Amino acid sequence: MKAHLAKTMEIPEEEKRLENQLCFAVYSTAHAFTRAYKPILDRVGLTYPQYLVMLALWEKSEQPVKAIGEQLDLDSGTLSPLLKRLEQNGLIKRTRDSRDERQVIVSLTENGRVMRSEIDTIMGAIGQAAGCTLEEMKTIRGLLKGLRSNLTSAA
Amino acid sequence: MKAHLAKTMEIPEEEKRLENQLCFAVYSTAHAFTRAYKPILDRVGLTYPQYLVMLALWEKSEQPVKAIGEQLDLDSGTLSPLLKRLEQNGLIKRTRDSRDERQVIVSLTENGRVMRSEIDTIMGAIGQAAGCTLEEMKTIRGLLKGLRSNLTSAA
DNA sequence: CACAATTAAATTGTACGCAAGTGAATTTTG
DNA sequence: CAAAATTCACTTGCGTACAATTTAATTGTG
Repeated sequence: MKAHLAKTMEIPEEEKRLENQLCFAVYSTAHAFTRAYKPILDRVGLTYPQYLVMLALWEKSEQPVKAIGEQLDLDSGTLSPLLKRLEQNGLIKRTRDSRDERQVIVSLTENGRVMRSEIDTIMGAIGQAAGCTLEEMKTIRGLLKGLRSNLTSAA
Repeated sequence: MKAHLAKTMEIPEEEKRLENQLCFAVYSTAHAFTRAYKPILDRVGLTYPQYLVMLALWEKSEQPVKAIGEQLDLDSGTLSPLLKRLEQNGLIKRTRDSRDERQVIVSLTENGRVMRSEIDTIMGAIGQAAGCTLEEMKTIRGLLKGLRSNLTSAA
C-alpha cells in the first residue's frame, strides 16, 4: 500500500533542520518583504497590511468589509481596527449599507484615490529590491498559489 | 542607458492588481501555513513561532538569545516574551552566561527534549497538507531563499 | 586605567492576526 | 408570520513583529 508507506516513511534528519523547512522559507521571506516595504511605505504613511487593503480598494472602491477580507484572507477582527486607522488618516470612508444595515461599505476618499499615483514608485522600488526578472516573479507566484491552495483546502 | 530605462518603464495595469503581487503571494501563503500548523501544534501546546524556536533548539540546545534571533531573523523584542512563555510552559530554561553576563543562554528542559519525538507527526501532517513533492518543495525553497537574500541585501 | 562606544537582553508602545464572544440585521424554517 | 439560525461587523484577549528606549556588562581607545 503506497499511501501507508508514504505516511510511515522516515523523514531524513537533514530535512528536519529549521533552514530546510519550506514553511520557514515562506515565513522569513514574508518578513523580508515587510521590511523592504517599510521605508517606502513610511513616506506615504501606510503600514504593509494597510497598503494591501489600499491595493484592493484602488482596484474597486465601495467594497463591504467582508469582500476585502476575502481578497486578503483576513477576518474582521484584523480589518476593523486597521480600517479605523485608515479612516482616521483620511484615506477611506465607512458607511452602513442602507440596503443591508449589517454591512459597512468601505470607499476611498479623494486623498485615498490620489495616493494611487504612488503605486509606480512603490512597485518600482520593490521590483528593484526583489532583484528578479518578471518571469521569475511569475514562476514563484504560481508555485506559491498552488501551495497556498493545497494548504487551505487541506483544512 | 538600460538602468534608467528600467526604472522609468511603465508597469502594466494587470501587474498592479493585488492578486498578482509576489509580496502578497508570499504574505498569504505564510498565513496559510500558520493556519495549517495550528490544529497540529495546538495538540502539543505550541504556537507556530514557538515551534520554529524549538526547531532551532532541537538542532542545538544551549544557545544565546541572539543566536536564535539570527537564525529566525527576529529581535529580542519578539523573542524575550516568547521565550518567557516557553519557559513558563516548562520547555526551556534560561540562565545568564557566567562568562558574559550580558548573554542569556537558552537550553531545552527534559520536557522540551522529549517533545522532539513529535517532529515526524508534525512534519508528516504538513507535508500531506502542502501536497507537493519533495522536489517541488526544494524548488520553492531555493527560489524563496534567493528572493529573501535579495530583499535583505537591498536594505 | 578610565571613559566612551558597543553589545545583549528586556521593556514599552504600536500594529497586526486570529479565536471567541457580542449585538444588531437579515434569512430560513416550521 | 414568528422563532430559530445565520450573517456581518465590532470588540476583547492573547501572541507575535518591530521600532525605540533602557539597563547592565563588556570592549575599545587614549
